[in-house]
Amino acid sequence: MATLSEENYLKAIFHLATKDHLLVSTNSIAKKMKTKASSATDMIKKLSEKGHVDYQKYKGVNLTNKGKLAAISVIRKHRLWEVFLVKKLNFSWDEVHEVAEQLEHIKSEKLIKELDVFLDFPTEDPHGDPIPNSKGKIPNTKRVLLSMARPGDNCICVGVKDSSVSFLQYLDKYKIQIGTQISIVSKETFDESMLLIINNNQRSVSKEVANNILIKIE
Amino acid sequence: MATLSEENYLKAIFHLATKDHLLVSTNSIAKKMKTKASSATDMIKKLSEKGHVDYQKYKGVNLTNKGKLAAISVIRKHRLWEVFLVKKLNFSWDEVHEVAEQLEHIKSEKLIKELDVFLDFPTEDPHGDPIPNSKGKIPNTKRVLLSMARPGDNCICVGVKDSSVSFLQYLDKYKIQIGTQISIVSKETFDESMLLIINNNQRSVSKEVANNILIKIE
DNA sequence: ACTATAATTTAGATAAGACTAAAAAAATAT
DNA sequence: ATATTTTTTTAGTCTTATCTAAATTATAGT
Repeated sequence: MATLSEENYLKAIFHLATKDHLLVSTNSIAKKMKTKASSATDMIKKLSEKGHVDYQKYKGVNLTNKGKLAAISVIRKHRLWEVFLVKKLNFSWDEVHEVAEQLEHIKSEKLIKELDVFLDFPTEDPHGDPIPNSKGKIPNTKRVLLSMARPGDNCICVGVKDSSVSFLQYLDKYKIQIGTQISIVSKETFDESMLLIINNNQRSVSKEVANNILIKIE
Repeated sequence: MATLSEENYLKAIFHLATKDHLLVSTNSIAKKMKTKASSATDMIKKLSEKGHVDYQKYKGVNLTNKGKLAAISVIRKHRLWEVFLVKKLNFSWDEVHEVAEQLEHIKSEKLIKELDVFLDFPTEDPHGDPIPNSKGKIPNTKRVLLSMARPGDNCICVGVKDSSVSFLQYLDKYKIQIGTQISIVSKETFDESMLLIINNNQRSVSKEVANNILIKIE
């Protein structure tokens, strides 16, 4: 069974690996974990010995199937706890992350099974991220970035890419949440800012904002 | 802020200190923590430096006010989580301890405050133990051991002293739970076993059992 | 191709919490 | 009161996860 630290590394590696870039570098892991590259190397060796990653010196790591399932299990717990915090304990979506980071490491099969039942089998966390099922399957929601939408499109906010407190608080300020209707009026070619209609108000958002809101186009 | 291990030691010391025996020995701490005396000594020194205990070499330790509050805070969290597990997640009273041991260390003021609200401010955990309030005050329930009751007494089970899985399962087997009516028929002087009426059935219980059931005499 | 730079790994150290073995102090027994 | 036993502490070691500094390998630039 993985230690707390191992679980965090596995999660980090999972998030860093993308469809076209499965190999994850030591430096990127170190950066994500906010440690030094040497510490990352140490942990990589440990994960490699335990069969969680494939590792070749100087080349980078790759999650094995075992490692991937372990990472997804942690992510499942994290997201279920986030739903619990928001739905049952009145947390706002910018307050949940830190606590869920702790709760995700609690070891109990029954706990997470019953929590899932109690929350009525949610499929998305408060940021719109999909919740893997107990077998490790991640429901795929066909979401795109707001920056991909074109003038005339009518969209619904379904999540965020950046879950930082400052971004979530920005969204709260302008009453943008999951389910909010967004219509695209126009897009500036100069700075890629977008003019939108949100809650019956016209509002201009920067490229940075549009790149971090996930939407579904109707 | 106390580490996980420090919190566990503080809790152990709190449970070992009784009204007339405030001084707790190194050996008793080691036994409770299932470690060696030398490890206990190491931790005692650390707790002493942090002002959680008063310590004199070879004499034993005493919780300071600060240490007592820290211990009570952990116990409060433990018991609130136990209520959550039983009331919301369908755990039985013999399944909660292990998980609550993990959950009690989650660090978040808001979490425990909101959990308390969500559970509607419970005053007792599933074993009948009092839940300290947020200021560290422990509600005193005037409970006595079943072994203290005398023939003719009508009692209600309000908790258990021993929360071991085997004892809790014994109680479940004979349908004894919190709230169960117990009438004392007689008591053997030879082995201190007691003849009771529980759920309209006569049942004899040993001294060991009677010494671990907490009751309120009507 | 060779050099400079960047990325990665190794070596050696540190802190927390545990351990064993040995020493020291306290308690108990005669 | 002294000897024996028990309790407690000390000294030194181990593991996990971290660090710094130095060495090694890979990459990029000319």
